[in-house]
Amino acid sequence: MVTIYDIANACGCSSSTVSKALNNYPDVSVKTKERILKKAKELGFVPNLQARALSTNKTWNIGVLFEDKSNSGLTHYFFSQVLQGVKEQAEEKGYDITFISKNLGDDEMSYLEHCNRRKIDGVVIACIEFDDPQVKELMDSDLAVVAIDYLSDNISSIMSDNVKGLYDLTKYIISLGHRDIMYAFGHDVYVTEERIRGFKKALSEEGIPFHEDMLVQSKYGKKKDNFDAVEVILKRNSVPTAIIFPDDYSAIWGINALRSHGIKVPEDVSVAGFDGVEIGEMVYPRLTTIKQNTSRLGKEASLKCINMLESKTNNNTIITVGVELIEGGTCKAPRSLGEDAKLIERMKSAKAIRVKNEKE
Amino acid sequence: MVTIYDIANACGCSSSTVSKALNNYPDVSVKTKERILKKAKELGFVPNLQARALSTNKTWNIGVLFEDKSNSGLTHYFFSQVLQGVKEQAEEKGYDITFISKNLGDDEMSYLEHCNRRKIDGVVIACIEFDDPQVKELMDSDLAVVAIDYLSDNISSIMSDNVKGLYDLTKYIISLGHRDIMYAFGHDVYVTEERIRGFKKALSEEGIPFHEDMLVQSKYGKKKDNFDAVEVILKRNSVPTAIIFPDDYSAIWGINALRSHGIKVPEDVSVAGFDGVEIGEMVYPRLTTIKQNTSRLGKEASLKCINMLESKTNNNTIITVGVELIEGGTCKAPRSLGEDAKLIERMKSAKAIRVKNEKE
DNA sequence: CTGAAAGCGCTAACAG
DNA sequence: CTGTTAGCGCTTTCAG
Repeated sequence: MVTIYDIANACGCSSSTVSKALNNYPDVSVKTKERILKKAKELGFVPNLQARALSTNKTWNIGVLFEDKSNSGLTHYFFSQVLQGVKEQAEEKGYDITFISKNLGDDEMSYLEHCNRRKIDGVVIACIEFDDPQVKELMDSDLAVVAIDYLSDNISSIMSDNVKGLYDLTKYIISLGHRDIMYAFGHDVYVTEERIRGFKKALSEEGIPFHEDMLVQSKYGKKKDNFDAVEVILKRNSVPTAIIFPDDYSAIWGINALRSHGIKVPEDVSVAGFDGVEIGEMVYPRLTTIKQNTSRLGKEASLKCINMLESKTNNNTIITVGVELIEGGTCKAPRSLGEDAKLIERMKSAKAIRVKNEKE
Repeated sequence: MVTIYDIANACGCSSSTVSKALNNYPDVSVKTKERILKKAKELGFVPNLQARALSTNKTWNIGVLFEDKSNSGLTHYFFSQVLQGVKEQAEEKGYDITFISKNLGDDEMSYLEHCNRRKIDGVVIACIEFDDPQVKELMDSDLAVVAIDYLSDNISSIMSDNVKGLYDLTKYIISLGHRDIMYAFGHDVYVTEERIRGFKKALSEEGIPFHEDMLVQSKYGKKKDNFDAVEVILKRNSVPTAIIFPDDYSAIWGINALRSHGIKVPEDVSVAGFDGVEIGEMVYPRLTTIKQNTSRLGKEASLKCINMLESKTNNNTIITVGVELIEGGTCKAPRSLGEDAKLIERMKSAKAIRVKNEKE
């Protein structure tokens, strides 16, 4: 491996001059600088970042914490798009990305310790387990921390406009004529609170009284949870005319669950999702949803993090990224009262078929 | 920041003894070792990996190259699953993952130089641009390189059983009664060659003569490409009874394209995908496809890479990961000759509608 | 068993 | 403008 000493020898100058030339310091004559640069190229010199980091205390590395309980973080379409945004922006600024995990080398350790060992410059967090004490520890540290969709002291946050998202969506559904709307909300996290706020706001503006049983929990993306949620919804006295799911995957699983009950979407029940990922475009009819600007969320987070650690901006900034209503084909005018009888009929026969299948 | 010197001072011993104690060297008395370990914990000592790497030349870092032209690598479901596998396995072994890119710090550079700067221990490549000279340079280097779905000298490869995948799928479709089958193949890469081999093998075994026009190109996952491919297919004299797409996304876009032509799946045309990603389960009817063991591909690659760089195994290993046929609902017996007339009728009226819409 | 000393490759005062 | 020197934090001989 060729070092700056090799270059210094070859050029007949000192290693510090080489270092200066390589790092574009002003106090090197143009001539020697050129000579050094040329020689460096000739010898195939590659700077050693470990060594540089040891003296500068900067690693050009930003950590990324994308962890959920199911450990499916990366395969979740929303996260993977955000990650892609983080990566692109970081690379453009010359930073590398390192995933933060709980083990490194032979030992287990906390997220923070992982960062400290690697001397990570800053961290972007986009995980739904924000109350994990380890995540808190990270946020309380003096690293440059940026969270996506979460607010806390001493960190910066990139927020998708969740309140507006559910507000717009609910308003839209109401505008189609619905009044019996259910919201199957997701995990108990900040984002969920925000969305419920948007939901209630829209209802109240339209003079529709809010009842607790307009809400049911349906965890993100899990097939079973969504099927269960639909079971709960169908146990009510009457079938709602519209259901909003916590994300697009859930919505599509939900549509499948409804279908298995003999319920047609959107004829019998309107359905909407949240996220605006590609899959919503691929189903027929196209899913009505709120599109989040995932790539932008990632890029903003990355940029903010880098700006913070280069101390070009203050901490504690909150950046909101807009959302957009996608009018697909899964929300239509509500079914008329007269159609209820037929619906109940279809549900019964669907049930009969299910029972029969189970017996076999 | 607390260093081994601080510990040494606090314990009244030398830094080298501390180092030895911390690294489980045998030549330290149990007593001093305990004392040192206790003190280290007490002081909140965190080893500095940069410093360690500088002397040991090992960074506990494996690089990951997941780049395609569209830069959508991470958001592609297949890749994101593979990546998740790589990550999980690496973390279990105590390694971190770093994405390899073409810039770092303020400069642009080759993939290899990126690795050298970071002193990356090994690399996992899963990108479809294998003939990029930079990728070649990386594979020719003396890093521990493992490629997924690509063969080359001096590297190890983890192969999904693509030949068998398309072979099994084609056999299955033939067993349903089809003889007029088209394969919309993907990018011009090794994987595609393999799949075409499997396709031909199945045909020949069943005594179905192969013609070049049974093949049409349809790049992975792009909406437009799949729609175009369908246009090409429909320009043939007769509509085939079955179409195999290069991946599940393509298949679903393809189904949409067919539908826009008034063609029903599977009644008029059977369709199959490849990959076995979640979305295939979410559409109705469920997509018939070949499921690749994506997570396993990632894990094997990661493990192999680590074993290589810890020189526990030889280079040049090829590991094949099996695939599985998923019998969904998009492949049925071929339509009867009598139905062709109706099909042509429907296609005509669909075309009329499309033309009308375009005019508006 | 323990410690002194050299070195990994680079940067950054400081003096010339 | 250039070079000397002293680190950055840790590992690793080698001598005691």
